[in-house]
Amino acid sequence: MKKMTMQDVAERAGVSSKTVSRVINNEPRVSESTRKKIQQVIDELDFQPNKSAQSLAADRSLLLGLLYDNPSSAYIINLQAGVLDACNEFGYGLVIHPCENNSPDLLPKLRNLLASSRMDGLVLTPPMTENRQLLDFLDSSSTPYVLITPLNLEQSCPLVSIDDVLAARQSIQHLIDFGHKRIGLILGARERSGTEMRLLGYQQALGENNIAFDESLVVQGDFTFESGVTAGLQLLRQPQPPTAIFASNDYMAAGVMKVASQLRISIPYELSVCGFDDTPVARYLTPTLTTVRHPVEQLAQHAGELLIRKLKKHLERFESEELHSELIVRESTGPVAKPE
Amino acid sequence: MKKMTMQDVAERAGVSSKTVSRVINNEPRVSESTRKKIQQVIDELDFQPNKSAQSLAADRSLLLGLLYDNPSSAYIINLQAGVLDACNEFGYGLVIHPCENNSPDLLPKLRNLLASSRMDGLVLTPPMTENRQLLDFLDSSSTPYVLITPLNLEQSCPLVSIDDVLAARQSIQHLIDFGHKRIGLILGARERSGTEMRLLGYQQALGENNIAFDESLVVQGDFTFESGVTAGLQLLRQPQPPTAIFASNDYMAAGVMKVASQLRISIPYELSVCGFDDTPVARYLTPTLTTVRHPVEQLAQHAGELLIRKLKKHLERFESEELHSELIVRESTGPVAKPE
DNA sequence: ACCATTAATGACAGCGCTGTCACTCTTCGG
DNA sequence: CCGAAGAGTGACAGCGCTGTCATTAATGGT
Repeated sequence: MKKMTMQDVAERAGVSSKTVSRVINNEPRVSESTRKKIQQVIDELDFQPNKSAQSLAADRSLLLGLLYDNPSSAYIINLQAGVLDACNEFGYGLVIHPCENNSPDLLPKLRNLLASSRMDGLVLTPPMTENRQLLDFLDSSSTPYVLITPLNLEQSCPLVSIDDVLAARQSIQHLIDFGHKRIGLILGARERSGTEMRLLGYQQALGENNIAFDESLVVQGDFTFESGVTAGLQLLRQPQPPTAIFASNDYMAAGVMKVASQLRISIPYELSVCGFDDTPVARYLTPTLTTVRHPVEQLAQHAGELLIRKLKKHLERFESEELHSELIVRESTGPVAKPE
Repeated sequence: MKKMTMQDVAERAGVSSKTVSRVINNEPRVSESTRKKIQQVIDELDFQPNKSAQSLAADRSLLLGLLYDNPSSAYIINLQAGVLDACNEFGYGLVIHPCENNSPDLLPKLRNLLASSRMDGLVLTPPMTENRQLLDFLDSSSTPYVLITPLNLEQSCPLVSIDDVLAARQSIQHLIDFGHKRIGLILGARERSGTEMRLLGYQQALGENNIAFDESLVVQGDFTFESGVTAGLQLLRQPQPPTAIFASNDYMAAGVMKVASQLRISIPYELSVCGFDDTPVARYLTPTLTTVRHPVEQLAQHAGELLIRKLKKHLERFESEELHSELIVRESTGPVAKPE
């Protein structure tokens, strides 16, 4: 476990340390033969370059930062796993940074973090992706970043995204296929792009099936379980309650299920419920929850790779990617009990 | 945002860069007056030392590693938050490392990680804390570490822990207080120290209340929802089923609730269910789940601090700490319906 | 055959900090 | 009043790498 330097490798390979450095960094201008020989010595000795020295000399930290402010721990874990994959692949480290998007000292803290950790680039997730102030700050300090977001806007930076509109539309279609016509929609927090996109998907699905849009079936939530309870009550106590409810995330769907249980409304026989995100809860609820699964880990991995490519300048213009979600049908959705 | 060096600070303070370094590192041998002056300049310029340079020069990475292999994302998030707190306080960075305790290449991978990231110390969580091979490897490579664990054994290294025996005993007592006498116990995975400790707590509580231990009420699980379903079935289909069930974690408790729902056993009227860990699911289930909350974040923070103190040699012998859990009573537990 | 160009490599300085050691200036016991 | 001990500080080298530039060898056009 004694330490080893490039010098050691160089001597054993009969070259200069600079050439070893070239091989390590995949630089051009090294003949195939020397490259091979050096690589062999590296493997033999199991040599790992000293990151601190690399960082210091090259003035780059080899560190990515991951910023998030999200209550769903499962989501974050997937996120981290994805970005970590990308990092490991390219020899980068990952600095995780939970933050509070609305906190007034988000910027100062971030500034501090950047100054001390000197991250080469950042991966941002909602709702930070919509924080203009933050983005402006990053731009002005010319810190590269990529966004992971459902936002479908024209962006001036690389991003990876999923098509939230489509995902919502498919879920609603699934409910319609079961014969539902009065479908409740519980929106997520205002000001979050995902929210309006789900509304859009909802409207599209209705339109495609010639079902009239009824404003009273759309209620506001804020992504919390409690808001799901409130919204569920509001929907189910209407004179003509919906026979199905689509909630913009699983926690709110769980809230609806709670309300249904209290009102002795049986799921899925009297009410179908559909969630969004496929958090672990979805499998633990009774009945199990039909929901939409996002390829979060993949998304995050792509984001990491995109960012690293950007850092290495291997990136033409603003590349972006879009992955697709999948409807996971479980027990909480079914045909309408009595046709109207 | 231009870069700044200790030299800059030194010049402005009229001292040498070495003295600035002394202040930054809280070294002794600096007069109060110069220390104050330098600190003032540091604050003024908002100077942050270059971590890479520090690492390189002092031959320490200023990085802690966090190793975990746990299915509960909420647990991990708390863990990370706690260790991050400690890290931020002392200017350390955190490298997270999800791993698979049973994977054959855990050690090679870790070896690699250590070689490349050069972490100064590690925080280990179950089940890694019980992986002899891994601990031996760390010892042999003299990598400092601390354990976060329910293990109550004599250890030869610093650890922070919670009293699992006590936590289990209190939960069972809570059930007994409601008049329950036949209490089912679903164990966690074998070979996990927490498992036997919960069994111990169970037995203690029974003993204290002069309730005979009935082996048929104890079944094996493995911490998954599915194992909770299986175990629940096993318990509830007995000729004389328990009136209360204590599951060694929330997921298995959720499994029991699922089974109860299928068997049309109403909770808590016909069956009380108690979980362990207070994961978010506990609040989303219907009825909400009585469970035990652990101070995971605090635990992790203490662990981080302990480790950093150890690294700074500010640690006498093997310090350890024990924090306590809290029973969160919700809807899933209640009095026995009909006294026997 | 000759110079211009490009490919392949190495010498060397220096990134920003810390460890070592040397130096000065007090302080204090005898 | 002297020497020893200790407190406070700075000079300087060097951590292990990479950027720059010089150097040499190979290639090709005329």
